[in-house]
Amino acid sequence: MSTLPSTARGRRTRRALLDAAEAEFGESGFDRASIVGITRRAEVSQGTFYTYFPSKDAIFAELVRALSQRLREHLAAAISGIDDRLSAERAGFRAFFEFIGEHRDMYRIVRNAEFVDEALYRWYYDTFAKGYVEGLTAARKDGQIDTSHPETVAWCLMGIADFLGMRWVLWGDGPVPDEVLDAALAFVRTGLAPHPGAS
Amino acid sequence: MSTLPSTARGRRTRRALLDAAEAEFGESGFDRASIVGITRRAEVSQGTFYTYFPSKDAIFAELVRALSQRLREHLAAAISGIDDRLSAERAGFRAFFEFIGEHRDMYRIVRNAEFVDEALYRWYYDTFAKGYVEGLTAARKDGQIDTSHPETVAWCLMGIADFLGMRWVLWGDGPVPDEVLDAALAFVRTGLAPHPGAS
Amino acid sequence: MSTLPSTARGRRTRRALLDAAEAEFGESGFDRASIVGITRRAEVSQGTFYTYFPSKDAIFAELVRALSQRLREHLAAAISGIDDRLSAERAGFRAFFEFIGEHRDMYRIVRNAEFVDEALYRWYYDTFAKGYVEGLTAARKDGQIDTSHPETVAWCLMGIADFLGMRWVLWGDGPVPDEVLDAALAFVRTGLAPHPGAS
Amino acid sequence: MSTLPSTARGRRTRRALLDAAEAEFGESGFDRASIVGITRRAEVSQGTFYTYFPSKDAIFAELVRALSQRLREHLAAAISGIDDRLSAERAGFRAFFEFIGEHRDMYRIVRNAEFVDEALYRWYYDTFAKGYVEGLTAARKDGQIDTSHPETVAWCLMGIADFLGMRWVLWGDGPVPDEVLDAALAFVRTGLAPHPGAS
DNA sequence: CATGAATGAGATTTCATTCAT
DNA sequence: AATGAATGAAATCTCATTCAT
Repeated sequence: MSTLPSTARGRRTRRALLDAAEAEFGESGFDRASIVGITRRAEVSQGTFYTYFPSKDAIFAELVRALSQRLREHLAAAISGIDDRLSAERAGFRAFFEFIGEHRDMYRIVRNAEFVDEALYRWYYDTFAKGYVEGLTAARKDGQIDTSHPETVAWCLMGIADFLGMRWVLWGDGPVPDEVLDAALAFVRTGLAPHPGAS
Repeated sequence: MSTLPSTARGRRTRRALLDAAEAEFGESGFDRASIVGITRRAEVSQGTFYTYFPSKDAIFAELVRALSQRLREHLAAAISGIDDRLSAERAGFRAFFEFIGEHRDMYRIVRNAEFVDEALYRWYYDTFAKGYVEGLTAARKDGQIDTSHPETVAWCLMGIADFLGMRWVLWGDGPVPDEVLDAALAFVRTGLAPHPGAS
Repeated sequence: MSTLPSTARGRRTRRALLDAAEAEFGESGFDRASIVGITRRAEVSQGTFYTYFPSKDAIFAELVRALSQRLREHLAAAISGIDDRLSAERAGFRAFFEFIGEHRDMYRIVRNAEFVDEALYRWYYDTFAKGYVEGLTAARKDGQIDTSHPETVAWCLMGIADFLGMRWVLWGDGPVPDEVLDAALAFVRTGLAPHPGAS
Repeated sequence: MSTLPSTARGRRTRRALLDAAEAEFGESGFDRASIVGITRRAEVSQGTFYTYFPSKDAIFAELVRALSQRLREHLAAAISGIDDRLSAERAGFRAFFEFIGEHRDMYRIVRNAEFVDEALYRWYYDTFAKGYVEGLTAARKDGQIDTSHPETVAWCLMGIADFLGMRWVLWGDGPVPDEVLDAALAFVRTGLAPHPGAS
């Protein structure tokens, strides 16, 4: 990804630009965001941008990849050591809501990628799904969960997290209410069908 | 929205613009779509656009509202007369995939609304959710389904449909494979937990 | 100027357009005024405009000529029968302020003509000056006034009227205060030099 | 106004734009003047304009303020050291005609301000009038001139200068003829009334 | 006589990117 | 490394005018 800076000053500038870009893209979306806006936030001159990134697309792509990786690390850390799949789901959901609460811009940034760089957009979800499928497949082998098609379930779960996050994290103002998290996990565990002893 | 045409010719032109806009927005997203692009598709001159719509935003908003209504009508028709909630879900999912298969642009248009007119964007999902919640609440009264918080479940189901639609309708090239639909409905019915007799 | 209407309805429409144009040009200036604006005010459709006037320039020119003529008639009436030149000046100034108080748009319309149709603009002032010079020359012959170059004096007097009108009629909100009119006429009568018995 | 350039090259470009704008506005009036026209005259690209001025309005306003100041300085220099008020008037008129002869565009620019920025337009004349009134009031205290309302007289004199300038400088092709200047000053000195010994 | 639709030229403005210093 | 100046393409929108009905 473009020239990597060799001095400490350079590294600082580069980081400042990335942070500024996260804010700018998140606030305005890719197309309405401007390089001037980013450099103004980063408090450097317009020309400096091109010392570190070859184009607007490039910094955007780097941002999406970085966010994706940080999210996946955050989730991995949150569920590491949990053996029970349903507990892992609960922990994962919580961690996801936490992460996007701190990176509210993420929604807009990722969603914008659809028109900026479709391959990147798919990569983001595919990568995420792949990890998810692995976890589910392992749990199925253990007999912990039951599904004929783990990939489908992975996308279902991603959709759930995405929409709940949008509705209660992005549009709400605090953390996701407990009753929502509980109802969601009950749904994930036992679906809609009435069960004796379902929460 | 804006002046409605009084002659048949005018109505034809206005419709042509709306159709062109659906395609243009779907392909390029709101910001990259251009009025020139829309009028070129509609085979009218640039200025004609402004005879019918006061701005790019306005035609976009009208489009979202119209698509929202058509989708809801389509779904209502698909599940009307079905008493069993789970059968209704199946029919609803199918109809949803069908609709977006025919209006692939819709996805992208709605997702993009976030940056164009956030109120509209929320309205779209809120309106949809409201109808969903009603259906679920009724089913819960009948004892057909079990959940402590129908609103949460409505958003979960919307997320599922949305993500499956993205993955298999938008990115795929045919209808949603049966195994996906079956796995999804199994998940909706009984969740992840292993059940004797789950499909 | 363009087609003169033969029916009563036509004459009404034409007049409505002229009145609308006076208001529109006065409010917005020639370039910012629009045909749509004029036709909207006149409550006719856009196309109708061109039944009566061949162009925006044409209606503007007609307006300037009409206003010019009405102003000159108004002034002629005001001073007719007055033999004393200084009394005539007083009456003329009063009548001028009165007229522009009722046609406040006149300033902007005439001043705009400079860039729309310079010949028209000059014609307006030249025509006015010509009449003025005649009056002054006659008075000089009678020994009523004293000047070596009546044309210069005519332009001086026009400048005075114009600037006082702008300052006290256009920017003020009532009629020109008496003290202003008095001071102006004293100035016209005896200039700046101190005279025994000057008001 | 807006960003001031920090390099010599930038200062040159900014000045070129201002000069070009003076010519363009003077020739075509504010509304017909175009940014393209200005940049073409200044021999820079269209986009460069916006490096220095945020809008057409802004450069216009700056121009009017600068011209106003230059004119006032020019006049102040011309009458400085002259004690006799009537001699000062003569010198002032001369200097005024001289100035506008060199900045013929100025007239048209200021007159046009009425439609662009009325506050600016009034500010221009009010500022000018204020200085004039001070001079006249001082002369009245000295018994040099006689008027009951110096403000009125100031506006009369401004009107005279303006109209003579329009007629003989703007529409003429050389300097104001002596006979005109003489007749005007005679009028300013003794008005219309016949006086023994009036020139 | 009147209308509504259509046109296309032109205006302002924004912005990613390049370049000389 | 950093900067400010310059570029030019493209986008939205306005509007006088023409035309078919």
